[in-house]
Amino acid sequence: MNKQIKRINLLDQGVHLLMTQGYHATGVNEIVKAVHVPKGSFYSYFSSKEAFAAEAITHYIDPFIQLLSQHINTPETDPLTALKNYYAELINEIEKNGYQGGCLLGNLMGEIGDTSELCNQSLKSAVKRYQSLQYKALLQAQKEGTVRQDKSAESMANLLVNNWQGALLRMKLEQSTQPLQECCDTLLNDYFVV
Amino acid sequence: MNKQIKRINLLDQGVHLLMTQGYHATGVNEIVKAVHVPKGSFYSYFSSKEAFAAEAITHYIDPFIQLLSQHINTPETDPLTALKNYYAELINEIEKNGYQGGCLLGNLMGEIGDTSELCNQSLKSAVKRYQSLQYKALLQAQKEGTVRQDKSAESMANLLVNNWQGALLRMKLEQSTQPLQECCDTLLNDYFVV
DNA sequence: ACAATATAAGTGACCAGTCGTATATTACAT
DNA sequence: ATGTAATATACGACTGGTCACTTATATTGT
Repeated sequence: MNKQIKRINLLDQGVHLLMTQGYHATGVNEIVKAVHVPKGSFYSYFSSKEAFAAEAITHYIDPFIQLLSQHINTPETDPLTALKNYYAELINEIEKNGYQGGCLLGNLMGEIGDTSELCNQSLKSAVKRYQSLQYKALLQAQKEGTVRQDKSAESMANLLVNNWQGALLRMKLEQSTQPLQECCDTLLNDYFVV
Repeated sequence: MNKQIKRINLLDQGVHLLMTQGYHATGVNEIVKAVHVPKGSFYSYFSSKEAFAAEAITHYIDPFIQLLSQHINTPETDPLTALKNYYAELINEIEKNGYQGGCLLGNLMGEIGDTSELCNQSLKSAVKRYQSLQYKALLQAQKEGTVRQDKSAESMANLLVNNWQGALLRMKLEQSTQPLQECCDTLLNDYFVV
């Protein structure tokens, strides 16, 4: 169905624009123009800009969860290595795309995380799904003995997720992936092991 | 001089509005109305909204640097304890004010950190000043033996600053200081010692 | 011929920034 | 000390433009 394709195109472009410009700096006009969809149609796909953003958040995080799951489910790779490989791939991707935008989740948390109820819900759910996936990987790694067992997997997952968000902000500021490299190196190669 | 007072009032109110609403959601009209300054006068104090935001960033971080310096320079307190006390005071303050806004630096880094050259400069300088103060405290703590010496103070300072930023985003989302508590506890009472 | 959908022009509100006028301050002459 | 002219500052109405969203009309499908 053409309609479903256009809807996905709107979300794809919307994610990109929201990530690079933020919520309030991105107009509905800008989004529909980028996808060659008439202005009026936007409101047949989404009830409001806010509802659109809430959907864009889910649309954004899904591929990350999928990619991370793939790494974790690779049979010959242990969970800790899977996490390392996943983040290495992210950094590689970010460098290829020129450090644009950072993370939609982090950016929108900061901009509208406590002012839009709709987006707050969506962000909370996205962060929870993403964090718990890494929690499970760390828990499994603990069982296999590749990750230290004297700290809870829960707190390590939070440390990883939060530090990554902070590092992304630093990356945006410095236009360098060095903070991201340091984040992974400090935690996955150092703090979490032995 | 009355003019200087109004200028500071504009920055005070501007910091509050920028922090709770973000850059693009805060209008110049809103700022001048809050301080009872005529619209036209705003541009005699600041050359543009962007230049105002760049100054607001410095105006925002200064008190934090001052407070942290006070804790560090308390004679009977060692640097690690000073950091713990400082963050405990921040968390206390945040709880008292109802989790509003989070951190202006983090929020603006995410929203306009790579789109406004002026604010980028201001943010970089603010983060550097703030990070290096904590770096110095950690370095001193290493010399005194209260903080582990097998990791660089530089990387620990980054871990602390970045993780705190990530935790503030989580706080905004969950409307709870629990992420902040966990951040301090994990790093200052656990990872950084012994 | 009719109902459902697609569309683009239109709506009031608000945006950052400007500008001509009103007011205040200073400088000077008496 | 006082009146007046010249200059600087304060100010809010105004500008062109954009905002999210609506609605009347055109197009499509049956």
